[in-house]
Amino acid sequence: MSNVTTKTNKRILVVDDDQDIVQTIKGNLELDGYEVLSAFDGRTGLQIARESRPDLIILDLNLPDIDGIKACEIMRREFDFPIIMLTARDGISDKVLGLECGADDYMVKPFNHLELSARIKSIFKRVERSLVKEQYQFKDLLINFKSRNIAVRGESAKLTKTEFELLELFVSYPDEVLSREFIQQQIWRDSQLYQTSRAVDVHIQRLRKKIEPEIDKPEYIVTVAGVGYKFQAG
Amino acid sequence: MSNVTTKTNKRILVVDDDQDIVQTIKGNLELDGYEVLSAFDGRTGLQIARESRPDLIILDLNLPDIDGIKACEIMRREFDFPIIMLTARDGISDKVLGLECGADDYMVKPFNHLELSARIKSIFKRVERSLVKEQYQFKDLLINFKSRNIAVRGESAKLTKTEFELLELFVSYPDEVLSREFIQQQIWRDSQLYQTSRAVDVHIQRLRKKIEPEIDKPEYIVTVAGVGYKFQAG
DNA sequence: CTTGACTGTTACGGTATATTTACTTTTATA
DNA sequence: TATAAAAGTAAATATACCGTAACAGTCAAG
Repeated sequence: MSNVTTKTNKRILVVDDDQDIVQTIKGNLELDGYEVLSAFDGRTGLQIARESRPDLIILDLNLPDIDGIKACEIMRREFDFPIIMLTARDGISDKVLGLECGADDYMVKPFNHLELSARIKSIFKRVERSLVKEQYQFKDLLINFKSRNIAVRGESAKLTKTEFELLELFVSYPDEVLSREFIQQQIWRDSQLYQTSRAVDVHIQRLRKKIEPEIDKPEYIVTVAGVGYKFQAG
Repeated sequence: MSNVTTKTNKRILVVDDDQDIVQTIKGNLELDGYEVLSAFDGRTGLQIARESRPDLIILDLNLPDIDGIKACEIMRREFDFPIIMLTARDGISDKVLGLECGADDYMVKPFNHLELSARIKSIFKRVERSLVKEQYQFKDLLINFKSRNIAVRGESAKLTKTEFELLELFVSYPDEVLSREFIQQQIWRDSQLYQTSRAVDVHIQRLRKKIEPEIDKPEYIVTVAGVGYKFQAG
């Protein structure tokens, strides 16, 4: 919730033809402590990207001059920074487009700033992790973020997509209690899950079966009754 | 506490079509030392929110132009500040509405200004805590709000949901006597507790068992006979 | 078409937690 | 000191919450 004035030195470029949207995003990101550049069309966006090499780009799918997908592909080829696509909620499947052009993540407009903020944070976390080392260890749990493999006490195990994303999410917030609602938002996006869905619980359960030595006495993912789950890193 | 961006005067935006109510709230809040902005319809409210980025918004559910819920959703999406909804007590379940649009809290009209004041204070406290530090220490009591862990003289203890919320509430009002009625309102909201319920006492009791070294000589949560309980921070 | 891996839903039962009850002890006040 | 009201407390009861198995749907590969 609300204004984090922590100073990070990360630079984010926002490219969207709607000036209001750019203004809003810019304002919020600055409150989050980022330095924000902006452009209202693809050409300018590319130019700024070349010049000032931001740490992340937020890119609208519909731009006046260059197609957003094209722009995304160009940037992907030319540079090496994460891209978040902005798509309008209509006809075309967002997911497909997002994946097609190689974006790291996407948001459907209109979106909640908290969610954008969380996704940016998560991307930076991922980047940071892959820079420092691709393998992380917590107690007897070894996680390789590149190969998406894990090993528990030397025994390697195979996680499904959802299980790995779940683990990744927890690792991003060590020792912090995450509510089911938050988890759902992060992993299932604007959830097409049912209101009463226990999907989170069930997947946690499946993940536990693979990483917990004693399932009825979880070491890593502990449940905090009435609140959510917590990954115990220490 | 000397942050560059720390404003001594928090800004609150009040949006309600009833000018009298706005005037009353405004007057009271100003007495509390807040800077107050106001709008009489949703459109203007949004505009002011965009322009002057208040620290909190108090928003009526029934607005002439935009539906209050819509307005709340828009603000939630676009901005990042806490929202308190104002609802009239009729048909529809307040709680549902409040949760639906993502408000942080809600008040049922007509309300007591003291209560509004308390809720505002509590929200700011929460925000502040999540910004400044996630860990608080009082004497030998260490509280971590993110992990919801506490430690008493190094010994970590596990609190249930209600126990933790209770402690959180007390910490928000250090050295201040809180009546049972107030506590009940804050934690049980529109309490479905019995009239004669001793739930507060019982939970205090259990919390004490976990944090007080000597239970019959409480150091932290002391009872003020005939009035309520007090958290001794010093 | 079948198979198997993966996902999300549902239902049920156990358990942790919440709330009430009933009783005892303390406190305020005369 | 007597007395009523308020608070402490253990135990009983109620409830919410979570773990879990089983099922059905989807999808890709054979």
